Amino acid sequence: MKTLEFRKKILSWYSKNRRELPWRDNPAPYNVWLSEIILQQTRVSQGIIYFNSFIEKFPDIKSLAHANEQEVLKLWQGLGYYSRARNLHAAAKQLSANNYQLPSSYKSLLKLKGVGPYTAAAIASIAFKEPVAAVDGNVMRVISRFYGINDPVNSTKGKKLIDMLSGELIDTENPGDFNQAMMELGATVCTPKNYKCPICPVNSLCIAFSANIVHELPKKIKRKKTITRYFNYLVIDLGNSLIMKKRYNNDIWKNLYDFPLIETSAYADETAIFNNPIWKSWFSGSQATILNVTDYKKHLLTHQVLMVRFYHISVPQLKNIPPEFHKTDKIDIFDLPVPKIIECFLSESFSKI
DNA sequence: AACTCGGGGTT
DNA sequence: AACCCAGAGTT
Repeated sequence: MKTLEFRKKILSWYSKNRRELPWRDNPAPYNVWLSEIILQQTRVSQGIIYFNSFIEKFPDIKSLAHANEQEVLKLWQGLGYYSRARNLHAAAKQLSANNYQLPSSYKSLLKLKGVGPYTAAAIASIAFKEPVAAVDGNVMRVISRFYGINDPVNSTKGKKLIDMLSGELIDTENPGDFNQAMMELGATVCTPKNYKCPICPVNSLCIAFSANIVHELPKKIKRKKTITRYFNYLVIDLGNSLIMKKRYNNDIWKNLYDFPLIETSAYADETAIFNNPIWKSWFSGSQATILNVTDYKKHLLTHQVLMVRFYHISVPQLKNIPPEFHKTDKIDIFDLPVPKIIECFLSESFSKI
């Protein structure tokens, strides 16, 4: 049977080619969970240092649950998709009702915030040996090529088909290693480009390889183009402090901090900003001095292009600071979780001590 | 079913 | 510039 041969070959390949990774030293449930959240839409190479710093600061679920969200976001800073950090923290609090232990079944893991079908399957199989397929982007590509699937892997039909096929393939004796083997194969051999079919352990069984259509698979539905937003930040410098603001809307960077913002839908020159009502509400009647205005810098997100510019303004004093803004001592600004581009600006403009 | 949520690496 | 990454949540 083709299935048995596939399992044997891929598990054998994995035993010889598995990468040494921090969370593989000790696949305790917490370690597996944390690593899987960090690795969502994130490369292993990028996630490793975040995993290590989280394990150091929050060695168990209880310590994570007792942290402030702001501490968790600060440790997550720079990794992106910050809802992962908020949900990780919320899930740790959820688990206080379970003696700070992760549940062991796929079905119960799904109830945790931030844990969807992939992550629940990964934890259940790796930490608890439940035979459920963990289908991530790597696995979708491997299965799509192996079976020559033409349906887009990000369509409902394609996903259902791949779920079914990977569910048939999974090794029920060692589901954790099988799932990791599939992902490892996709990450290191069956890659999007520069795939290494000649060294693939299952190339003799692969439909795409035999039909010479590896380069055509997997098929995907393209996403729509990104929009461009113009962020004109007001870095209001009171000498020993800056004005900062916690982002609270359902927008990018929720619960991270930035500066008072004049957002425009198109390029805005300095005159336009000086005449903006937001600018006037901050500075009319005060002795504002413009220290520096940066050029617009392009900051790329998945669905947005941000053009970001910083107006560094010195003001001796301000009255009537609206309550949503925080006067933050300069010695404390590096304790706040901030988006990458804000961190870059702060590092360039202010010393860390 | 489509859209939104970051940042970084590769091609 | 386009695509991808050990995807999940919302609309």
